[in-house]
Parts: sequence; C-alpha cells; structure tokens
Amino acid sequence: MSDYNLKEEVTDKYSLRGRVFHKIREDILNGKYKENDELREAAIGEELGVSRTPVREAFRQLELEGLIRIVPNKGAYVTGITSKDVADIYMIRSLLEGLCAKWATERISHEQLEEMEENVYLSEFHAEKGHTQQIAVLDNRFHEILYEACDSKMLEHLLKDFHQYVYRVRKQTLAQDSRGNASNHEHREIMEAIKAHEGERAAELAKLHMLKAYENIQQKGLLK
Amino acid sequence: MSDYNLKEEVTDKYSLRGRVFHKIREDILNGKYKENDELREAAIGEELGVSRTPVREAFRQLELEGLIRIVPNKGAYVTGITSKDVADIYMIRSLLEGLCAKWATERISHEQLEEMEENVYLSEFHAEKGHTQQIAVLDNRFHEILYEACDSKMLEHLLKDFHQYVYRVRKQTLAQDSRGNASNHEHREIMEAIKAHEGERAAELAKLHMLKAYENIQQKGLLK
DNA sequence: AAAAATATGATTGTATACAATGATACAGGA
DNA sequence: TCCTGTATCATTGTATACAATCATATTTTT
Repeated sequence: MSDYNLKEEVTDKYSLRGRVFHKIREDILNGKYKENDELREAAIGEELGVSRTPVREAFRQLELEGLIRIVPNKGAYVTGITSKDVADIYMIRSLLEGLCAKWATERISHEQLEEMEENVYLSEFHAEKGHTQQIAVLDNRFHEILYEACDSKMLEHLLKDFHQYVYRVRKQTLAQDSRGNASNHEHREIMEAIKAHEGERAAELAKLHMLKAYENIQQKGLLK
Repeated sequence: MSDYNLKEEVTDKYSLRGRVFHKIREDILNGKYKENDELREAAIGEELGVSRTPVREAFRQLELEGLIRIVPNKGAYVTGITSKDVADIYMIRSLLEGLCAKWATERISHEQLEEMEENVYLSEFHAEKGHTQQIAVLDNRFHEILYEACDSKMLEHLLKDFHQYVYRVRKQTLAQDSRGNASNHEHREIMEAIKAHEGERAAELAKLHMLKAYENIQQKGLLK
C-alpha cells in the first residue's frame, strides 16, 4: 500500500531479480513458507541458484508488499494475516471494487467486455461439471479483467495487490466450492450491468459481491 | 499499495538502509529530483556516503512505492504524476477517508480525540494570523490522526501512502492558502461528528472534504 | 558521404569478501 | 541451582570486484 504501490511489474518480470521476487512471493502465497517462518538469505539464494544480493533486494520489496517483516540485523519473517486484516481488506475492497466497476462501465473496451462475457459463460459451464480448479482460475481472471477495464493504473494496481494479498485465505474458500454458483450469478449480474452501461448498478453489485464473499469466508470459520 | 504496501517503518527508520530510503524519498517529494530525472546509484551513494548496495535496495522499495521507475539495465527514473493519477487518487481517497472516519468514530481513543480537537483549534488560530506554513503542518497532522484513529493498520498504511504520494501536488495548493478557512471548517465538522459518535455523518463529511480539496486543486489549474 | 561495424566508456546486475550484530552454549562464581 | 560473563558461531549489513548491458563515438566499408 504503501503505498499505492505502483511498481512496474512488466519490465522486470523476466529479469533475474524479478524472478527471485516473484518466486519467493509465490512460495509465501502458496503456503510453502508459513506464518512466522524465518527466511534466510543464503538458504533461499542457494535454492534459487543465485547469490544473496538479488535475494536481499527481493526481500526489501516483499517487505513493502507486507508479505514479510524484516527485523534489522535479525531476519526476515513471513507476516501472518489476522482475521481483522482480512475483514478490513474486504471492506476496503468492497468500496474499491465498486468504484472500479463504475469506471469500467464507462471505459471498458469491446475486447475486454467480450472476454468478460466468455469468462461468465465458461465459469457457469465448469460449475455444472464441478470443475473447482477451473472455477477458481476463472474467478481470479474475472476480477482481473474488471481491474484492467477501469483504466486506472492506480486503482488497478491497488486492487491487484489486495487480490493477491488475500489469496492465502481465499485459496481455502475456493477449494470448498459451495459458493461457486452464487458467485457466478453475481459475476453475471455485474457483467450485464456493465454491458447495459448502468454504472451505479454495477458498482452496487460489485460492492455486494465482495461483502458476500467475505460473509462466506467468515461463516465457514476459515478465520481464527 | 501495492500495496498495500504494508512495510514496517518503525523498525528500520534509523538503520542505514532506512535512512537512505527515507532521504531519497524526501528528495523526490520535495522536488529536488524532478519528473523523469535519472537517478544514478553511484552518485547518490557518494552523496550519502554509502556504497551502491544500500542505494540499490532503497531503489527497489521506491519503485514499489511508485516514486521511481526502474528500467532493467538502464536506470532509475523519477515517475511523474499525471493529472489523471491525481484525479484517481482523490476519488479513491474520498471513499477510503470516508471509511476511515466511520471506523475512527467507533474506535478513536480519548487522547486522539483531544489531539484532534486541539489541532482544529490551533489551525483556526493560525488561519486568522495567516500562518500558512503552520496550517499546512496541522492539515497533514489532522489527517494522520484520523488515519491512526481508525485502528486499521491496512487502511492507515494505505491512506498514509496516498497522502504522501500527492504531497508533491498538494504542496503548491497549501502554499496558496485561500482554501484554508473552508478546509478548517470541514475539519471541525468531521471532528464534531466523530465526537458526537455519528459515524455515517463523519464518513460523508470526510468524503466531501476530499472531493472539495480536489476541486480546489483542479480549479487552481495546478494540474497540466 | 552514408551506412555499418567496431570500440570505448558509463552504468547497472551479480557475486563475493569482510564487518557488525545477535543468538547460543558454556564456564565460572554466587 | 541460578545468574552472569565470555566465547563461538550463524546471519545480516555494507563495500567492493567483476560481468553484462547499453549508449555513444569512432572507424571502416561501400
């Protein structure tokens, strides 16, 4: 946040430093490194076949993203997400996704709208077949399309960061399915509101979509 | 934001790396390094009396904060803020400051409320005397108190980042005064709504406060 | 003279060396 | 036994050395 955090991802995605950064990040989000685990520069460097230098630089970035906490002269520790953090993020996201949907209504390109429609159809198809894995991927993509369609680098970056940040929690929910149908229906409604150029309705629906997603997480008792 | 960008500032504020980071950041926000300036690792390291290593690490963080843009194998360049960026940020901030004010209403401590009241009184005093410099400082502080009072590390960090990010633009507005009285009055209204435990009203007022601040920037033609 | 190829210098990227710091284990004394 | 001081070791912090890359200038070729 810090920062609105507006890093340039595209340019460095394939540089060595970029790869180290993305790899560690992925390992944290996927749960390989767990809450309060200590990350040692040398060990990770060795594992990735690089020296400590790029690892250290990646650590600094991960700290700013809030995934690790660096205690000077001591070490780097994976930060935990408290249930309050998750609650806060979903509340913040509900506002921002609403704004995003409103802007997207005005600014979405033809191609983006088509991909969104396709996404909704495909997701409904996979829901019938019970393909939870594909539904999860499509759910992620639906929101990404929305973020890109709002045509605001600031908002897009912010929402993508939050989206990733709660991934550790969401992973569990998505695996449990059950909300898949409801979620798909909400996606369809948002898409149709955007298609009909009803910005305010799209905003309201996107906002509600987030609040319901949070309720689901909460009810399932996925949070401590 | 990225941010959410949730760096740990306290722990490293006085480490060497931390100092380098904060110094460069300050130099950018204060305008010493201007839009599209190229920052050379060696030159800055020499100026600060350190080697390139801590400078590089600071660069990585500044990139994530969106203050500079790193082109691999080429260099680091100060990012410009477009007028659209500013517009987007103020729109986003209006939503988030609203949420912040609502939460603050429920969670503000006695000490924080007292400091806020004092802040409002002092600001009105300095406004009468025409002390623009003090008004600017108090204005910054008013919002910081609000951010801290909402008792959400996530939201606090996000808002502080945005606050800093638009500092480059706001500096000019604040120097021009003129909105000082209106702004002070809005601060007072927000404070009183919080004091009266009227969360929704505080939210609405805080939201409006942001939108008016943006209108002011826009009208003054401070943006390209 | 124009274009292409090459050489030169400056700058970033990475690895490594050394210094500083913190944690742990052990020894000595109360 | 418990506390304290010291030694040792692991780890991070910083500086430096070298490699890779890019921009520019120079030379060569047509």
